Amino acid sequence: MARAMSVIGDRWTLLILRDTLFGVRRFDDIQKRLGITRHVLSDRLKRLEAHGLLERRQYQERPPRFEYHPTQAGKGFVPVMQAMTGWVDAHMPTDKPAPYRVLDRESRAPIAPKVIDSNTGKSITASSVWVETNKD
Amino acid sequence: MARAMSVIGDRWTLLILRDTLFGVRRFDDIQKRLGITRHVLSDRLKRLEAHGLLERRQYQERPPRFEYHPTQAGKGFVPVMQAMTGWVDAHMPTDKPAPYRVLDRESRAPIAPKVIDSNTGKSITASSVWVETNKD
DNA sequence: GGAGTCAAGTTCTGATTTGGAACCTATTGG
DNA sequence: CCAATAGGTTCCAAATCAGAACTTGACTCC
Repeated sequence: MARAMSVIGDRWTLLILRDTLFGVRRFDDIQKRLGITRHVLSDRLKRLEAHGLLERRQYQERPPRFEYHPTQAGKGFVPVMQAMTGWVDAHMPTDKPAPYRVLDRESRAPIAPKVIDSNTGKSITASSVWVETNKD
Repeated sequence: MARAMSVIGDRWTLLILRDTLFGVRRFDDIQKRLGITRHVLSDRLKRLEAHGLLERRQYQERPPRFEYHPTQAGKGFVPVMQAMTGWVDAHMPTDKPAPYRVLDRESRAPIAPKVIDSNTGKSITASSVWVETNKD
């Protein structure tokens, strides 16, 4: 968890990653969608690239212009985001419309994310787990 | 996602929630484990309580002393954390030992978290989803 | 009975980080 | 020539954070 937070633990990083995953890949587009300051966006994109979640790709030569594409590690965050979205829907409802709708690619039906233990097939909840604290 | 980040979107909040979920519930214990400053810990606990993820319980009268217990909403974050842990293990390996081990309560075996769509039973990945951007 | 300890904070000060706005560079379109 | 587009960088003021000390009330040790 601490490692995860060292990468995504600030107000903007995860929203930027989300946008790139969902198709918004250019500096100005991300900046406008999120209302983030350009300075901070520039910094966060560099961090995401340094951590290997985004890849900076030049899409034209002169003037040089770039897009930010999620890497495999970045794409791997999609299920985590869906789990998070499921949690928000269950515990922090709102009236505001979501900026994106995530659907099943085949059926175009809404998704009901659930986290399971693939060893047992059972869903993971606070009461299904046992926690051992390692000595300091 | 934005709503989620408005609650947990900083370096400490999620680590504090994790500690309370995993049995560390007192101010000084959390402060020592995380190395967070007391000032910020005090503030984050108040926020977590205000957002309904933690409940402040008095466990002795004089002098008044309190523990922070996760609410239902707080406990609901366990699966999200497991999904996140799975992502970290897959994409950000390290040598450092984890401060906690999370096991299946029955079998005491390690957990292999996976996020599925409970409508279809299929696992959710970047390529299994379809994203529609809502007009601004 | 004074000295030390524990728990849960609060207060203070100086260092970082952030937000907001303007500026810079290169190229294309009218 | 002038404006627009794209991707940044630079500057300053405001908000936030780290580090350390202080507070309060009660208990324990000598």
